[in-house]
Amino acid sequence: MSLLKENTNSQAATRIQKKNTTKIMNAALEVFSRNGFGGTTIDQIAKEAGLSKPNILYYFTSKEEIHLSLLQGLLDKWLEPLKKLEPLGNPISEITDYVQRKLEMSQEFPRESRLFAIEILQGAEHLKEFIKSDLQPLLEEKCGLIDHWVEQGLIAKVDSLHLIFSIWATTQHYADFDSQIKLISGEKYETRQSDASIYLKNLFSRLLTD
Amino acid sequence: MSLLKENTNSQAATRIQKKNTTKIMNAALEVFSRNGFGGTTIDQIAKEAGLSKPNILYYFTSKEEIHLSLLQGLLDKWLEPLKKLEPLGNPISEITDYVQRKLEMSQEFPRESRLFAIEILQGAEHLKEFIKSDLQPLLEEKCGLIDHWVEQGLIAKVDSLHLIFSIWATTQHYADFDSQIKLISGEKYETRQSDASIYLKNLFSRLLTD
DNA sequence: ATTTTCTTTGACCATTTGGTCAGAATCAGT
DNA sequence: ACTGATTCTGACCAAATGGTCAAAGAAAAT
Repeated sequence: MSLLKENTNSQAATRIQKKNTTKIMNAALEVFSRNGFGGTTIDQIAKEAGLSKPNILYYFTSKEEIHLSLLQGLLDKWLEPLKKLEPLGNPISEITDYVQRKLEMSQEFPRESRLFAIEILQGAEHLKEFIKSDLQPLLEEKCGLIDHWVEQGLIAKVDSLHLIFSIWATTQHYADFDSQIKLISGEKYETRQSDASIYLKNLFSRLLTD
Repeated sequence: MSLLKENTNSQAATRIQKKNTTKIMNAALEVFSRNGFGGTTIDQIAKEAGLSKPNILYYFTSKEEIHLSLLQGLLDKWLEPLKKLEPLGNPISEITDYVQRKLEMSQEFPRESRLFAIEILQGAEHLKEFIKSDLQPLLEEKCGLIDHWVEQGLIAKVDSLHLIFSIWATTQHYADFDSQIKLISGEKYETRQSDASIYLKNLFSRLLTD
């Protein structure tokens, strides 16, 4: 019986369930990341997924559930790059490597990046819990690490929180403002994207080197 | 007759028209900047403005018209800071002053900032024309100026386009990701905001100083 | 005070939207 | 081939939404 779904949330039992929930999540990511929750209709998701609306609602009980399920599946992935920032190794390359990872992530997963951006723009209603319980503590830890590096004179004096904000801002920019960058860079778009990595490495190296 | 409206678009004729269109634009800014076009209903605008839905539609013929009118009114303002970047004076302080102006703008007009951000996130459909006809040429000019400074050895070697992208990204971040910053900084929120200015000035000074 | 113009609204309409449901179609195991 | 479980869909529903309109209420002009 289909009660199985309720238990093993998103862990599809049958072959066909697995295939379709994947389809739906994919479509939902595409649509939610462009239009936000309120701006998205189930029909749009259905069309994108190539399924009928009732069929979508066979796998998920409501629009809200799709949305929630989608966010939940991404939270861990989103923290990964920061988690890898560690006390060992050269502090400056630890940080520039983090920049690198973040940039790669937003270039490789622009839809995911936009989804988070749009959620936060809209007031972070659905992410409040996650931010407070997961992001906030992790951030505190890593800021402590950076502060430590500053105290030891291993990197130039910086406000660690603002450093991280600026890393988020610059790296995400390439995914979130993609359409603007495309319009502006025109032909040179591809080249531009790969220059970003060099530019940002330079930007943060100079900031941190005394 | 109310045909006057059609002619003098947004230039309200009577006292009462002026008052109400202002109310509506204000409310629309609030709502659109959070929810985007598709996520916003006329009723939400009406409620925010303290007017009835039909009354809103007495002043504007459709939701689309409100949205368009709103964007149009903001375009010029949005280019202002970049326009003031000029060949005279110390290049480094020209650029850091630009950062300053952009930051002030996004802190003073967070809703406007979010409105642009959300438009671009959603594909910039309504801004394509503006970007190509106004932003793009202005940007080309100012990038030329920065390149010139680089050639003359007045500032360190940088990719001018990426420099501007990173200025946009970092300054807008404070408005666009406001809710996240609030959640993370907690009590220290106000202090944090004023630290931003110092941090960013440092960031870009170091980048540009050889 | 009266007329004319401008403003506001309740009632209404067509379409869209989130969601349900009975039954048809398909699948998996036997 | 048969049977029970799973998957899918057309038809449907109630609420929300963009928008209209006739007529009531205020302002301004006379």
